[in-house]
Amino acid sequence: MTIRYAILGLLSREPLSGYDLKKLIADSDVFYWSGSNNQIYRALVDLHRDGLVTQEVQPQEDRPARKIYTITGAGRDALRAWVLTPPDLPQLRHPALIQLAWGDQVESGALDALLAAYEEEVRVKLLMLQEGARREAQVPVRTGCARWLRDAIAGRLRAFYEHELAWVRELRAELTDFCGE
Amino acid sequence: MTIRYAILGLLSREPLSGYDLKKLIADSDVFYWSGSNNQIYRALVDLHRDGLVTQEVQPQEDRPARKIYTITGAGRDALRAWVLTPPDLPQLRHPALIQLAWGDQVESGALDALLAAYEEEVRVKLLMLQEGARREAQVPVRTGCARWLRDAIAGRLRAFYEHELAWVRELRAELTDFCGE
DNA sequence: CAAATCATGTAATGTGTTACATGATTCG
DNA sequence: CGAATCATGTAACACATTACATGATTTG
Repeated sequence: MTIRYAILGLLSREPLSGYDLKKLIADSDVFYWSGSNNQIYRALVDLHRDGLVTQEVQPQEDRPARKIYTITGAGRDALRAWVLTPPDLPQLRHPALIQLAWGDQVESGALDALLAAYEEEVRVKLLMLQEGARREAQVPVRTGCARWLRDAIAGRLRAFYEHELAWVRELRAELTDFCGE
Repeated sequence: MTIRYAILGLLSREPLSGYDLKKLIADSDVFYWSGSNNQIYRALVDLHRDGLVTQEVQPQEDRPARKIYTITGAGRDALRAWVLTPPDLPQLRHPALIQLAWGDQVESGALDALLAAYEEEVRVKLLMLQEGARREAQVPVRTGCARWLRDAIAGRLRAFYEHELAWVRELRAELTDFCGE
């Protein structure tokens, strides 16, 4: 259900097409959904049906028509009400931790290789995140408050991956001491 | 699909019933699934069909019969193979970050109240986690390696919530400077 | 010339949660 | 005496992902 509010939020900044929303959500890390057509276009139908957005068809030459969605007053009210809803705790889905739980069943060399690959994966992800944040930071924003919030959100995400990287590195450093042959 | 391997892993320690597995998974934070009957019992049917576990019905007086599942050799092989699979990156589903993204649309007093409630929620969660880890630490474990892995996993989870708590607190401290009225 | 971009949407499938159903026993 | 525990399972629904479908244009 939350993806509807994420879309509503994005539309509160500016009117967008389904295609635009799809890209924004698919490329984002905070908006953790896949951003599949199915999800986006169906959510927009729902939002439109509930009167939270209006739809304007914008024909184009040489390209399929765009459907531009604009948030309504009721939409803004719904968004504000949702923002003030007590937030759920973050959910950390961490498959590597589960694999590691049975790590004593494989030889420690293979385990270290696994962790090395994982460390590299996290490192690359962190770089991409920083790159993305740098691009984001260029986008101008209305108020100082909005800018501060944006940076705080990006910062939290970046910190998470930094901590993850530090954790794997320490893990690898200690691995042979505890599971070495 | 991963829940099958989580179950397989739990069965690699000792034979368990579906009910046991359900409790273990539902109470765990690392095994992030809800541990609903549907999921567990269906997964066990699949594992049994694929020959990765065997089933033994254990009748009881006064209580429904238990079905005890035991991992097979093929099951152990499958588990080991999966453990060495390149792990996916962790997925952080953080609704509070999304709500915060539109935080400039509400008054800063309400936003601080929101964050205060969230901070408290995180604090309680962290306490419960530490409590759970203390109980877990009592459970004896075969090898030093297994113990170390268990602590590393619990430590990562605890660190995540500690960082979250620190982050919210700093956020609240800075809130009035940037979004104050 | 193949692949990506633009732009919409549907279908099939997979995954996950809540609620329902049963029924004895034990605990507060 | 109501609620929780033990123990299995099914049904309905919600949520998500991948793949399919169309078709012109642009880029490598």
